[in-house]
Amino acid sequence: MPTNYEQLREENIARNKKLLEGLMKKNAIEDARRPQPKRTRRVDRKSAPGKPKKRMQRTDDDEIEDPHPIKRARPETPQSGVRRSQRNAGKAIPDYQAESQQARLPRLVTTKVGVDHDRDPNRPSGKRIHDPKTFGHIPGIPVGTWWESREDCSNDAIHAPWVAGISGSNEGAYSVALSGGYEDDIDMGDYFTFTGSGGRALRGTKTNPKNLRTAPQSSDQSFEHSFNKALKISSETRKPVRVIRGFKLPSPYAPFEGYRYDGLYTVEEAWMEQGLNDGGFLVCKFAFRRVPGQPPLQVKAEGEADDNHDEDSASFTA
DNA sequence: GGGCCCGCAGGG
DNA sequence: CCCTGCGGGCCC
Repeated sequence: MPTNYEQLREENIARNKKLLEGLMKKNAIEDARRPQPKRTRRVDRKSAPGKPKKRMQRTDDDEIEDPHPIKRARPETPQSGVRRSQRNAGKAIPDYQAESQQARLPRLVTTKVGVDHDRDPNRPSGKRIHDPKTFGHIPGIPVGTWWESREDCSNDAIHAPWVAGISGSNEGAYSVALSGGYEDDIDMGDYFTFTGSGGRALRGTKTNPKNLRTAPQSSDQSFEHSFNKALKISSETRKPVRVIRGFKLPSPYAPFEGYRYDGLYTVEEAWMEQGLNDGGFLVCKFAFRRVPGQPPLQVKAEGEADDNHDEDSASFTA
């Protein structure tokens, strides 16, 4: 670990944060200049007296005009404060205080891997009914849909790869997964930075061969890499990219467990910088912006935020 | 907690 | 075919 690791970390985070804030400001100005879009929801009925509002205060579970209602989980609701570890996924959740919570909240759905979802009866178990290699939303999968595993998410055609964070082609990227693999990525919800793929020694070394699926950075990334190239193309075509957030992402916008579809984003910038890795290898970076007009992002409640960023006591390494 | 190693889907 | 990939299960 280089001695300037901490410094690089600070620099990267500060620079990327600044970049995102710049984008945010710029877009806010542009949006204000643009003619107001037509309202799709009627919010201007100024609470006529005696007429109770149809819709209660919006909660995380509210769905806006979703023609395909499905069962959704509430991954942000800790069950008795127990954070389920990955290896418990698939097993039943210990149901500690059943009634009190279930009266108010939808049950945390824990469909087993491989078992059919009840979300779409048309889909045979484990099979897709939609093509993940398309741009934009997938029919029947509203923003906010949650899965226990990447496999389930893949079956719903939101993000095809089970492991890889980017899915795309020479037409651009279809989807990305935010799983917290890069420490200096910043997630501000509507804006985030994202690191490309490649440059990892998945096969280990000659003397110590391995057969890994993920590994530490061991060489420079490049925009020649097809996935990174796809994202760069997306930054030029401005086609929307589906985004899922995973439980490992150290962010208030990450789900408490599993994976969640957070809607469409555009790639605003693509650049390279020294990555926060043991060796200072270059990485491809991208800045994303959430397409306006989508259901609000779900945010972790107070007290269940990830510890990762809470303590500034340089406890990032073990 | 960490290490190991696997199936799998997708791309070349 | 082979190789890759910010998963996931199992064992320690």
